[in-house]
Amino acid sequence: MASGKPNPARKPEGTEDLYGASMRAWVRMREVAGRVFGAWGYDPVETPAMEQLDVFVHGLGQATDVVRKEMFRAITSTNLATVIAEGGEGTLKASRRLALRPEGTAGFVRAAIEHTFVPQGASCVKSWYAGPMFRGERVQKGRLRQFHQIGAECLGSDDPALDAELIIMLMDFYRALGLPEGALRLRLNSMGDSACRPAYRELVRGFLLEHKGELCEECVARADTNPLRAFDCKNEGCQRVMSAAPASADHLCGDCAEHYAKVKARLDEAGIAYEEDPTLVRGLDYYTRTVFEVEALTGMGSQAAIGGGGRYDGLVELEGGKPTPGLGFAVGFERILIALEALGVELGGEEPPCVYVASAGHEPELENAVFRACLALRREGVRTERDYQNRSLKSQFKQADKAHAALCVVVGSDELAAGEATLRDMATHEQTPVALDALAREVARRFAALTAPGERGE
RNA sequence: GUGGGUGUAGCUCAGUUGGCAGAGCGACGGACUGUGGCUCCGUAGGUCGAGGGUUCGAGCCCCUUCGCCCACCCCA
Repeated sequence: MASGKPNPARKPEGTEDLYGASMRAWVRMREVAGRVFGAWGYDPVETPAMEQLDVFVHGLGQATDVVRKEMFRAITSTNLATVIAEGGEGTLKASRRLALRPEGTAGFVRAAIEHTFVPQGASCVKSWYAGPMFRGERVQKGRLRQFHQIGAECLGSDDPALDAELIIMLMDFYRALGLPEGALRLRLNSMGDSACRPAYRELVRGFLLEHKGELCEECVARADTNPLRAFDCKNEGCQRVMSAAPASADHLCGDCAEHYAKVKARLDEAGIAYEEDPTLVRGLDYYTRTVFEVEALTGMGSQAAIGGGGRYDGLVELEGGKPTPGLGFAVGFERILIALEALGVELGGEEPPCVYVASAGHEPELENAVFRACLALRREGVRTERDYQNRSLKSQFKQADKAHAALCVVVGSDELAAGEATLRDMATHEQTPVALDALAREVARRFAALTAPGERGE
C-alpha cells in the first residue's frame, strides 16, 4: 500500500446504504405489506439472515445456480486453528457451516419445522417477512449482492384456493404500492408434482437429446443436470427449439391438472389477468404445481422480474419435517423501486413535515424559550426543528422552508414579555399569538389538522 | 466466470493539438433595523479515484491498481 492517507472505508460491492428517500421507501413498503397481507390473514415473522448451509443445500437443491455458485459461505468466529483441527471447512460440523440466506423460504420452512408452526390437525399458517438476502453475483441494474425481499408463505394445505388467493394478494400489494396491473405481466404455469414431474422431466430430457445439434452447449448439459431449465435459456435458437418441446401443462397427472384448473378458475373469478407460459420454470428445485412470476413492463433493464413464487409441497419434508404442503412468493424491493420510478411514483417521498421554532435573537432568555418550546412540542409527539447555528431570523425561515415546516413558532423579546409566542402558518402566512403555556397543545392540534388529511403526494 | 463502459466541486457534467481547473444546480451570506418560497448580488467548496512513468509542463499520453455502471448467465 502506498503511504499517505488511509483509503476511506467503502461498502462491499453490490451492497447499498439505505438512507433518506430509499430508507423511507423501504419502511413504506413494509407498511404497505403489513396492511395488505394482514387483510389476508398473514402475520409478520423474522428469521435469521444466516442458516446452516444444509438448510439451503437441501431446500433449494444442489443443482441450482444459487447453491452452486451464488452463496455467501460463512463459518462461526472461532479461531482458524480450530477450523483446521476439525479438518478444514469442508468437514466442519454442520453447526459451523453457515451461509447467508440467498432467499427467504428455506429459512422460514426450517423455523416452521423447528417451532411446529403447523401442529397436527391445525389449519394452515400464513406468514410474511421482509429483510435482506445475499447472493454472490456480479452486480448490474436490479441485481445486488445484498438486496431486500418481502415474501409471504403459507403452510399446511394444498387447497388451490390458497394458490389463487396468494397471487391475488400479490397483485393487490403491487397496486397498493402504485403499480397498476397494466404495468405488469403475470405469467403462470404448473410444474406438476412427484407423481407426474419425474416422467415429464424424462420426456424433456429425451427431447433435448433429440435436438442436441440445435441447442447451445449449456442446454445440452442441462439435459442431464436440470432439463427443465432449458426452457429458461435466453438463446434464440434454444427458445425456438423449446417452443416445440412438450409443455408441462399437457403432461400433468389428474390431480395436478385439476389443481391447476381450479387455480385458474379462481383467478378468473377475481378478474386477475395472467398469461399461461409453459416455459416458466422457476429456478429453485423446491417448486411443485403452481408457479408464477411477475414482470414489470418498463424501465427494468435486463432484470424485469419483480416477484415470483409458487407451491412447494415437498419442501417441508425435504428439510426434515412431516410432509406438509406449502406455497409462497417473494418480491424484490429494489426492483419494485425501479419499476415505480419508471412510472414516476416516488415511494419514499419527501421528508415528513415539521414545526420549526425560530428565535428573533440570541439572548439567553430567547435561547431558553426556544429550548422549552421544542421540548414541549417534541414530547407532544410533534416533529420539531430549530436552529443550532445562531442563524439570523431570516435564515431560520429559509431553514424552516427546507425542513418542510408547516408551522413556524417565533419567539422574540416582545412576545416573551407578554408570555406568548407568534405562530405562523407557512402556507397562508397567517400569524397569531399563542400563550406559551398552551403552546405545545395548540401547535400540536393545528399541526395534526394541517398534515393529517392527504397532505402527502398520493 | 466472460465482455463493454466510466471515474473532474455536495449533485449532473464540460474541459480544444498536453499550457493558470470550469458551468449549471445545490449550499452559505446579503439586497435599510424581527419573517421563508420568486428574483438579483456575492462567497465558499476540487489530493482531477489511487500509484508510478514520459515531458520544461499531464485532468488530457503510457503502465499498474481500485471503485462504480451495464450486459452475458441466473434470479427478486
